[in-house]
Amino acid sequence: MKELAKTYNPKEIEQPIYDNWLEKKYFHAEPDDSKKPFTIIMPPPNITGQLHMGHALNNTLQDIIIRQKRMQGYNALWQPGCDHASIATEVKIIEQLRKEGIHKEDLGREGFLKRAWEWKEEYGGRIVTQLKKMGSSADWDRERFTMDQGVSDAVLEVFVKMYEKGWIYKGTKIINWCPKCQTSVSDAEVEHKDTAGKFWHINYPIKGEDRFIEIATTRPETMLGDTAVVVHPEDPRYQNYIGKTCILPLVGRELPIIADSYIDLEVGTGAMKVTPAHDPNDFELGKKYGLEEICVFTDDGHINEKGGKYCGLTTEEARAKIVAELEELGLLVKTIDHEHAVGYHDRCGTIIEPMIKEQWFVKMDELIKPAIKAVDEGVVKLIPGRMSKLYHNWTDNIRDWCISRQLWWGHRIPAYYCEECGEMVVSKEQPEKCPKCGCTHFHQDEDCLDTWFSSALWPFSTLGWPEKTKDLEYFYPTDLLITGYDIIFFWVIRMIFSGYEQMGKEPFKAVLFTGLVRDDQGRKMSKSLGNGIDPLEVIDQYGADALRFTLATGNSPGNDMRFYYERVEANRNFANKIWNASRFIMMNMPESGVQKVSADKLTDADKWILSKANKLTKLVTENLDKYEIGMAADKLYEFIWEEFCDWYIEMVKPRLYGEDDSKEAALYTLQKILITALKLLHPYMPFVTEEIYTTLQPYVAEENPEESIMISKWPEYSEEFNFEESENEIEMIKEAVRGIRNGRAEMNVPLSKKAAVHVVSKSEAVRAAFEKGKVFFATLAKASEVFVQEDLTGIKDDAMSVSLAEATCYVPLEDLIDKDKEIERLLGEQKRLEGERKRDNGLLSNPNFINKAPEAKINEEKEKKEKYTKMMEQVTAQLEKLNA
RNA sequence: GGGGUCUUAGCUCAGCUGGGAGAGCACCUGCCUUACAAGCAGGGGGUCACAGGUUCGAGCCCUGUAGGCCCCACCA
Repeated sequence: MKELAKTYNPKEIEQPIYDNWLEKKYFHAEPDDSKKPFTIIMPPPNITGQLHMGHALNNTLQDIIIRQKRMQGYNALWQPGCDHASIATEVKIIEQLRKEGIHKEDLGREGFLKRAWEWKEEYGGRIVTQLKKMGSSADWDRERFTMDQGVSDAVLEVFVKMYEKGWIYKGTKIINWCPKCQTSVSDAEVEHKDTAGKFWHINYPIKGEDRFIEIATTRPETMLGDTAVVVHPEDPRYQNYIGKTCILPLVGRELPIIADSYIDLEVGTGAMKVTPAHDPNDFELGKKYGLEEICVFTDDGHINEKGGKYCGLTTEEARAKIVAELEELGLLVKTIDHEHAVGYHDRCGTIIEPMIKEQWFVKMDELIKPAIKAVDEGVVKLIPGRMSKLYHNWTDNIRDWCISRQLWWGHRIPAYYCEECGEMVVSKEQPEKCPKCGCTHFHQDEDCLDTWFSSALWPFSTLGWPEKTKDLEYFYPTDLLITGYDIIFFWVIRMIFSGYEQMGKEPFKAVLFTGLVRDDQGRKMSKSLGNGIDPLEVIDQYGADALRFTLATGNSPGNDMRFYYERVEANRNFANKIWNASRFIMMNMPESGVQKVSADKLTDADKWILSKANKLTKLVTENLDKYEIGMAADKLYEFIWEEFCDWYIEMVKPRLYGEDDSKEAALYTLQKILITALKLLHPYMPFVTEEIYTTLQPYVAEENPEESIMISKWPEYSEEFNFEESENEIEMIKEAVRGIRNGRAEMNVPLSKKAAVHVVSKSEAVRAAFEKGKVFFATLAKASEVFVQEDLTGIKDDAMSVSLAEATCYVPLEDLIDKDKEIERLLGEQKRLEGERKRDNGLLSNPNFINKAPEAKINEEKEKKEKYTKMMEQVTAQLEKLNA
């Protein structure tokens, strides 16, 4: 028969186990009306990506839930795939080309896309291989890509549909422009950061008069595009300026001085220059007053021909030159240090330039409504709940979504322009002929779509939409999404409104947000800092199970966590603990295995641990059903290590050595608890639990016929294994053991020194309990002999004593006892008990407490008081004897 | 400017609907007890940031203060 290796070595077991799961197709799900579906859509990693701790974290959590649901009997689908990551990938390929001395334009669109697909083929699979090392049980047979045929169809379908509805439109507006990437980006992609800058106060001369109007600007170079100056209509300082004209210095253009209440009297000088082409606010003002929009920048961050003599300079050079020249002219009043928010492109860190461009937009006002309602009404539940506030913060201030990008790698916008008359036709395929002039020649729109446009459709596009597939009908809406809170705006919201718009239903019922995994100093892991920890290295060193358990515990949803190797090591030790406990159990297992024994054969210790496991099953299941992954893990850890290994296995040892009537019951209980624990733990530590399960399987096949733990049945709570009385009895004996160990340690009694223990109790039931547990009690308490008795017969006065509520344990340690020390110990105990009684007396004599607290609470306190009183009597009596 | 969040043992964090403060690591003491030294037994250590309030009862609810982190935002 197969045996477990002497030491736990994750490296040797993980790969073959995973290969076997794959081969058996355990991850694969097909619609099956006899089972309930449970679906998780995997956030598609970018094809440019390497596995990092963020992926490791959210994939671990997804795998935990999907494995548990699968074991619970759900038809569990975890739908994987990758994202083409339009801009991120394009940037990488351009970089690669640059090293070869090739420019993107040299290749042309087609050549470039060929390179991009080659890149995808080469690197796109890498992250999937890495996810598999984590143990991820996603249905890889269903792996999708955002640019494969099916998903692309979905994108075209949505675009055309929404265009026809009027919710996608082409318009000329001020948008965010990245001069480095040379594309427009959406509001969500702009990162605002407070940046140290300057406030330049400049005098604009009033036409035909010998006075100036002083404006303040943070961006003097934009003055080349100024077309007005604006002041507040009620500003007393500027009453006699309104309606006049001023001259734009350096340029000479005449600018009207207008009045608008948009102006804040407090800011700057109260007079503002208006540059409609290069500032979103100014743009609005420009529209309101019909001002000319003069764009003075080129797409790559230089001054264009409209900028006169500054043409060709970079914006920075232009700024310096303009400031210098103004100063020379005596028009620069002053320069003040000024911190203000500047927008940066989140991809490349370049300062975003607001520019007026014709772009494609999604109209948001109507689209967002059902998405707001869904979260308000809890149809889509966000975990933790505070994420709803973040969500609303965005939805309440939503603006139209700029979806066109001046990129090549992505879904090309399905708009076609007639070569003859310029008529635009939006359709999934190139039209046959122009509806206006009949011409048959078209060129397609050059832009492609924001990468998030396709991601937004992911929950249904991966299931076959727009086809009416069985998959879609069966698995949609999905059940759960697990993702980082950092993409709530980019992705989560957009999936929700897309789900309602296209499917008429929410895309998922719950979203569990993860936090960031930081380094041990709390810093974000980043390439530039070089502080990133490679999950694969951690796996190599400690195993995937240890890494998974580490990521699943020690934090709560939506909160960041720090990564410590110490924690991984501790969890590797936990796996090792289970490994060795299993080895111990198997060492004692007869070749023929064990059969279920009837309840009357079970000892109280057996019943105690069975009852504990039964309760654990209930609690863990409840936690996982609520996606409380960390809480369930803590309970498992505590149960397996302390209750099972440290207590139960130690209790049971005497019964395994030699022939004992209850040996079979012990073996049955051991394997039963082990199997239960392994199953409950399997979602967290799939590999080690599988290795142990399959090794153990021949012994236990009758009750557990499944050949793999991952397709075995999730344990369920059962009244059959609820043994309240035994639990209480064993807990009492544990308390006695703890008390004796404690006392011995304080007396510095070596373990090798055994002593008799007398258990004295007036209660027949208590005496019976100790009598039954005599053997293991003796072992655990290091007792040479155990006497259970009703009175103090045969016990010397100077024995060490341990008081329980219903019994006292006396340990005559002969010459080893230090009488003074024991007195001191008992005095301490007396003090503690006195404190307890005082507290209970206080509570119980308070009429408000008696009148207002719930009855259960009052009874609880009464019972405690009674217990402490009894203990106090014992301690006092013993002290009297010692002092005599 | 608006909003969120955090402040609990030396460190990192749990603490679910208010009912006697927990874990892991670290530290101290004693053990190579035949599953495990990646271990066993025992121990020390916290006015739960501060100040009020609600309550019979507050780490948890409310208000304010201080400090940290984060998000959003078109004040030139």
